[in-house]
Amino acid sequence: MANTIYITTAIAYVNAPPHIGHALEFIQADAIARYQRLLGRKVYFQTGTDENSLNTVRAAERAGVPIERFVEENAERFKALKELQGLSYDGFIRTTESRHVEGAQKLWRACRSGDLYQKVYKGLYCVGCENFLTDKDLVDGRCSSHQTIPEPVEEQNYFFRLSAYRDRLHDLIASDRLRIVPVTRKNELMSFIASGLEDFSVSRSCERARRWGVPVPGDGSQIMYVWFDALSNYITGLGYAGHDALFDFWWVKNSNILHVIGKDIIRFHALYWPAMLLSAGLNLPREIFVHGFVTSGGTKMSKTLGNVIDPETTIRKYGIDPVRYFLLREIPATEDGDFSYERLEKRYNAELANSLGNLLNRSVSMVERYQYGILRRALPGAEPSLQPAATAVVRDYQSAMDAYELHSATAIVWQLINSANLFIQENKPWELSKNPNRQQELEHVLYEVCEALRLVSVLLWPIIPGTAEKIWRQVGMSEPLEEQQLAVAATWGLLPDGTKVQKSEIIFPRLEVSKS
RNA sequence: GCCGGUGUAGCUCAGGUGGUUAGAGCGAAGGUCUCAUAAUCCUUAGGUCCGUGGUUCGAGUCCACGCACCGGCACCA
Repeated sequence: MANTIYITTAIAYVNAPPHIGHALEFIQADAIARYQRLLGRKVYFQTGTDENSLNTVRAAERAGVPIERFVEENAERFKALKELQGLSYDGFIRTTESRHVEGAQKLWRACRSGDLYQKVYKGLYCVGCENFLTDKDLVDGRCSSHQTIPEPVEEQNYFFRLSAYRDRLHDLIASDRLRIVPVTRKNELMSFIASGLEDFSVSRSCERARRWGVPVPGDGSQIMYVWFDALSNYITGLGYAGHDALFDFWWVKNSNILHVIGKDIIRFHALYWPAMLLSAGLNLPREIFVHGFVTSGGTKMSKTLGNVIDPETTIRKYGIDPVRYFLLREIPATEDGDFSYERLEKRYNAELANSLGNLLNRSVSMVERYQYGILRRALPGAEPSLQPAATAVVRDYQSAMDAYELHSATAIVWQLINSANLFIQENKPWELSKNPNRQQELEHVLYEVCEALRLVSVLLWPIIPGTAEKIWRQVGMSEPLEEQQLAVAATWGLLPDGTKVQKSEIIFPRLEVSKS
């Protein structure tokens, strides 16, 4: 398998503040990126903001703020998530940056002659919506949101000849050369392609776009359709405009490109985008990972229902790692999942505080109490051992992670944590400590447990990096955790003989469960 | 309407190619230990495996029909 991987999230719309759904995508992509680094691969992880949409212009107007300042402030809010959510992205692209605008225009010009053509678009235009309406927007011939009768309007736009790429897109996806995860999404795409592909419009009149967006090269009357512009972020962020070394390395010469997206924008990524790249003669992505949505209290989040989960306040209340853990563990990676504080608190207490936190605390405490904090490694192969459990867990963890089954991979780590708790219970170090003749047995038992914790911290680094680091330090490791490679770090018995554990604060204090 | 998926213990879900008493985790109840964050560990749940009919010596596991819920069916981030 290739030793490099370029991972992207969808760029976020800046007309509203970040919600927990953004957090899910960022955190999933981040976990994947960190896992790839753990495997020893070179990773470039990019995210960014989509600022050129008409909806953003309207949101700015509603807020009574100049559009430039509006997008600036919102982009900053998304950038700030890097610290707040513990993200490890390498690049951030804003679609209002000149490197993006120039890149999008370059891509437009690079498209095969004839693939972009002008056509008159006729539609029903709603003045209130400032947009063309489709059948489902209409109720008895009136706009469903304004109750007005839309007027027929004609506008000359550019279209992209998607229809010409039908066979190639079909083969690409059917053969998994462009792999769609999960396979149910692939199947949906296949049946969609089978029903026929129509050309799609890729520009708007300047009036309709409010002159906000990327100008169409060579035609002052048109602004690019936001999707044409937005999709190009994956290459403009690498410096496509100037054919930078970054672009050459991560796009042109890299065969391992992964887009992490939500299920609502599959078509753009799996059909429009590859077709645009084919037209421009550029390399294609390798995989598209499609995640589900976060619901709240069992239903879709909405302001009117008042069930919107704000990631910032949630993270401030519980900490980033409990939130990361919950999103990755509770929500099946490719399906919808429900967010509730009650379930978060349950998992926190049961799995983070009781199982993991207490395991670390009891283990390190015993090493301090019984052996002055010093770990003693017995002869290799000494029994009993946690090694068989650890080996199985590493194997299962890897196969789950490789399949992007983040929730399973996370659950699998807890198998080792539970094994370690049971191991302590069965071997009773507190009894061994009372018998000087059993000193070696005691040393061995505590070594096994701490070694399991070392391994747990490595496996948890992609999931809850801050916590992983704390465990790593407490069992006495001093080298940088983020530089570990799984193939080596998974070897049993790497905690050196004579290691001094570093007992520190409780990593997950129990929560007083709020009754609801 | 068409296409696809799902429906298993209170909750969340596992259950290759059909085979003795249907599993896990959580929650709940009881118990144990004492290193530890009243944590750990052990025992306990008797659930029409959505329904009906069928194939079979035998079906949660295959087939048909039905019911319920979910997703897809283009310019919508």
